[in-house]
Amino acid sequence: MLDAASIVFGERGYTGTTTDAVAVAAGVSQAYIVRTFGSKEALFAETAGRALSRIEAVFRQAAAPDSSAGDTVQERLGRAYVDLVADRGILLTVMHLFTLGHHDTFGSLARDGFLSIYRLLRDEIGLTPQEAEGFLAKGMLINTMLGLRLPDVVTTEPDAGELIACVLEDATEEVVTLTTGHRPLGSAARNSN
Amino acid sequence: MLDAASIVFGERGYTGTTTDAVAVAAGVSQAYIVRTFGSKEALFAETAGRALSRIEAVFRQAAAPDSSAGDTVQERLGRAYVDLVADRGILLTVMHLFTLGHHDTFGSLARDGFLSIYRLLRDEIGLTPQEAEGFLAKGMLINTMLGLRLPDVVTTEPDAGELIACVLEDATEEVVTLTTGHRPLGSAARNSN
DNA sequence: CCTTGTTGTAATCAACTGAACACAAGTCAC
DNA sequence: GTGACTTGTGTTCAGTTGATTACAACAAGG
Repeated sequence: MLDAASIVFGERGYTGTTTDAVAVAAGVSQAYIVRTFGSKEALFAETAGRALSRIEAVFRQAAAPDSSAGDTVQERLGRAYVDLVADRGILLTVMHLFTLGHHDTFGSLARDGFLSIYRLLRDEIGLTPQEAEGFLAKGMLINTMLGLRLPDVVTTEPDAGELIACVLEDATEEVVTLTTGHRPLGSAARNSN
Repeated sequence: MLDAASIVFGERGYTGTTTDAVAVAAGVSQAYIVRTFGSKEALFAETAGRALSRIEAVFRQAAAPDSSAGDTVQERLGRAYVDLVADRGILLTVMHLFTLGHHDTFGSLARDGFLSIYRLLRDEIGLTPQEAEGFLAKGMLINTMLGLRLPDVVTTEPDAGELIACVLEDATEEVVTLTTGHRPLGSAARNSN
């Protein structure tokens, strides 16, 4: 049920999501959703909290240099971010949470979650504030492009493809395939050799 | 009325905004809002379109090197962005638009608007794709922090202040004052000399 | 058997919300 | 002054939505 909620909240945001839509996605009744979590607010709080925890866990794991040496922390963080993209819903749910700063209930939750990630990057992973800023900025740009569904139009909008490739570099194909299901432009020619 | 709509949509997003809330903010009746613009969808389309136009106009103006020489395009663009922050609602309305990629009506409007800004930076202002990416990323980070209302807690959360200062540098004080109305931490000591 | 608790649904309700309608007041042309 | 048009409001309505309640199926324990 939380998985379904994550996907639906990620697509439509908090106010745009009905408990019925989550119920349909989860394959249960709307009444059951509401009774299980108490309210729509509580459901979103739990969904968003889980998404934040997952992001932090993935970053923490990327910080541990247990993988084959030779790559920098930044590179490991970048690959970790691509893994997060695969988990459809998490990044977009958090992005929607970040637009709720004015909300009575979720405002502080959103700020705490954001600052918690910043502290994780700075204190545990050891990035400088400038490095953390750059990483966060790139992440916000990726989240925005995901919210725009820019990968969907990569075949019809060459500029979208250029920008995505510029941001994601080697991970472009993987992300486009993950988020659209179809084969990205030009990959066939490159792979068929 | 569009000014009021921009503020309200920027705070609560498209689905979170009622036509009545816009009407109250504009000082007219709800019926008048709906009849003037035809529908809530049309109102948001016009509000978001105006916000996009304003952003593009400000960037275009920053590109023209009519101001005193010696500063780079990047610096002029940065100052232009701070000007946009002052216009409460514009950046946040556009940010909400950018989360509507899945929407039947606004999805393509959002993608077109975003790509239009990218093309403006690249073709008219002459940034390389990498420079444009960096500028957009920083912009998305600023938008996110505005949506979080991070400047509001700058006095109680030192890390928020650090991050904001890291992103905005010289413009920190100006932005915090603009978005909160109160005096940012430490500005009194620095100004009272 | 029977009580208790869990899992789940159908039906219903009250509040909210976008939209429509009728109508009033003013303005302007002629 | 009178018909037409604009500006604007009060009222009402139908659809949506979060939440509640009553109820069914089922397992477990004693």
